[in-house]
Amino acid sequence: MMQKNISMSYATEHIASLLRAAREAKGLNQRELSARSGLPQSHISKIENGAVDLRLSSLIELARILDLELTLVPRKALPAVQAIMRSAGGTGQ
Amino acid sequence: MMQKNISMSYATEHIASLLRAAREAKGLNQRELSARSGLPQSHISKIENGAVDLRLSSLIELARILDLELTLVPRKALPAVQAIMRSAGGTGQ
DNA sequence: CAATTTGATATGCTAAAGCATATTGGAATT
DNA sequence: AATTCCAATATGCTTTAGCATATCAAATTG
Repeated sequence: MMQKNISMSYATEHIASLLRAAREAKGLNQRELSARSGLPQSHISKIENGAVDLRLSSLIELARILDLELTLVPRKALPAVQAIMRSAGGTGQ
Repeated sequence: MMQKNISMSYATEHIASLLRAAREAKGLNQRELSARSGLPQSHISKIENGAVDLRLSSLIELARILDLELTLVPRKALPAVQAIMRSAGGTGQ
């Protein structure tokens, strides 16, 4: 089951919590997200708790449903990008 | 081996090609990236060709080495974010 | 040409994601 | 108290990422 809790990096948990926040912001519960994504509710629970190291396809699929886009941002452009996301509202980063 | 080539989504292949571009922009070959990341060169090749559905931890690790940050951008903020990345240079999106 | 470099592939194996299903515990509602 | 809703968790099973290692083909270079 992946060792309980330890050994999951910050970045991974960060993504996980963003997914949960975005789901809740859309007023969906895990079962509804499950129905739309095809992923079992049990698995969504694990993902949101950072209890699994999910695959890219799963992440992209969840993001798509939650109106999020997965992007790779050059580190030097990161502050500007974060500023935009703060002002443009939406699901805060 | 994951069905040859088909059935890999656009978004996944997009991420894959961004990784390759970022690696080349840094002047690294796959073996060097392998040494830094701990992932086998053979696996990096598969990743860049979209031949595997990689795990989030692998993606984050590669991104970190390539000075990229994985972010979830609200779809409505996406155009502004892309504009920033274009102007801020770096590895174009 | 021979040697080196680089990326793509192949094989065998292990660990873990992911699926399906069921159950549990807590919170809210009636 | 009983029912409903939700997230978390458990079990058993299948699929696949990922590792280690080796090889191959195509460029590139001496």
